[in-house]
Amino acid sequence: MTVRVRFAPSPTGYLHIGSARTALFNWLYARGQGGRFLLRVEDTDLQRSTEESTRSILEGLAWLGISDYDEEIVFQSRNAEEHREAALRLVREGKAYRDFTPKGERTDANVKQEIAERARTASEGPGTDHRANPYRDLTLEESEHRAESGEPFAVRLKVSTEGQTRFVDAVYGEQTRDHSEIEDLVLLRSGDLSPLYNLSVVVDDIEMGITHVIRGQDHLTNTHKQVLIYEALGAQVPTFAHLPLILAPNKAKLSKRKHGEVVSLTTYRDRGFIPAAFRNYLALLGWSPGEENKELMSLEELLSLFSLEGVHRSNAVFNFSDTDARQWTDQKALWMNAEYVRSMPLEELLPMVKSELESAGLWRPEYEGEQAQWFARTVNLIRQRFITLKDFSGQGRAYFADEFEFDPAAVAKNLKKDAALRELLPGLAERVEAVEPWTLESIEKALRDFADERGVKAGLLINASRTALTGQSVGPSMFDVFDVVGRERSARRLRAAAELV
RNA sequence: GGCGCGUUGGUGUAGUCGGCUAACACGCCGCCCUCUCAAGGCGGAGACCACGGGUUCGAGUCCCGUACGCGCUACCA
Repeated sequence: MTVRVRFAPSPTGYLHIGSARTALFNWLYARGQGGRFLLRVEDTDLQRSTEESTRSILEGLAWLGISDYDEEIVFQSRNAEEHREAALRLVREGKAYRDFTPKGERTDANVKQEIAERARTASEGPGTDHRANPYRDLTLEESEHRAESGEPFAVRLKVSTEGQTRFVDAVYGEQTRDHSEIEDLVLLRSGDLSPLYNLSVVVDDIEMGITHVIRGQDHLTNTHKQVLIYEALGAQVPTFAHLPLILAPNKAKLSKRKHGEVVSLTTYRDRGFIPAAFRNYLALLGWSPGEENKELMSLEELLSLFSLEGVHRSNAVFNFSDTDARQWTDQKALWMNAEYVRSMPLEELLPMVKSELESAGLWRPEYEGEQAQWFARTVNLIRQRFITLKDFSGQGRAYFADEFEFDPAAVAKNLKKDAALRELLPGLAERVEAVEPWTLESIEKALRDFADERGVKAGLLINASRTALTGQSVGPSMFDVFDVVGRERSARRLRAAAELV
């Protein structure tokens, strides 16, 4: 049997990293098993669903490298009629019933509280009887009759009084739940008979031939209800695999409202992450390859190593700080990105640097023409200590533009430190102009000779030059910097920097 | 309240059938390298494996209980 999985986001906002991980796991599983990966947009909540959100989710997935859906994207709202039919069929078969109880008022804000309240009072009594509904055993004829006369009704699944549901979760193992714990869940709302979530999901999954439902652990308990629906519909129950949740540092659920942009996938794109790096990081949140405990994995390795057995049962904490800008997101994600930046194949990095420079207005066509070699060498040189793509236009700006900022701390440390530099820098500029041939060795020799002649330490000139040429106090080996910045520009910047001493 | 799920250093994890002086990565500290900062190399601090019982010659690993956390419990998705 071919594996068929789906990622089913509701388009009510941007792509949350937790959802992104769910998508990734589905995709890895499908691709690893030679199965099909499908996408279904769960847009039944018309109030909150937006096309904008759908587009942004698709974009986010594409950025992660997931855009190869094997079939047309399914929009759940278009299947409402089918869902309704399924529920009505269950009524006819006596597996569901019409509930003529007037619809109760309920606001989103206090549901949780209300549930707890109701449960508390109920527990003081004889316990909740989930089968107490007076319409549960109405004859089909009477039910039909009342419906035809226009009386509004909801449709509820008739959950049997005894026994229990059981399924084996690929991650959490065997799950059982007494039927007495499950109420007769509503399938269709009274009034417009619009389908509810649990019904829609099941009918669509059956329709789409889904064999493995891989989703967040928040659905684990409700799965029993869905199993009941599968059984009522006479369909085969798929394999379920629930994923542990991703929590904030205080162990609360990661949410947009409380945690802001760190939870949005697009943030990582916008802040210069390498897709493969973030994908690699995400894969490790709630899953590990086991035994070998490997962390840096190519896509091929990820595909061959990924398994549902390797998924964890405990929630993972996404570790970041909202007060320390350096830790705006999980440090390991940052580290992993830096790792990719400095060690991924240069030819794959170059196009990313190009688009970063483009958006910063620093790109020049020559970088792909006569200066292609220079560009590659420069990127390769500076990437060694960069963390994100943003650094190429930030810290790396001086390599691509003549207008760049001087870091005040660097100026203080390397230029203002010694007044002699006011006169040494122009002198060094002359030597640099005279270097022949223009090689790392002769540049170094020129500088060191000059330092000897003037009786100063080479380090003084080297550090001053670094700030003069790049505006910064840190960077690659200085002779490489001279080489890459070039003879003319170097000399010009050395002279200009004398003014800052 | 009920039901479910979880609990290995700050974080992510490894730890097959019980033998661990508890391993790896990130982060942190120090040393080396050195023109700076990274990277890299070496070393260090940090976990009585939530707690309490039990089974056993022996438990992070098995069983029970407790605590804590999370989830679900809706005519939301």
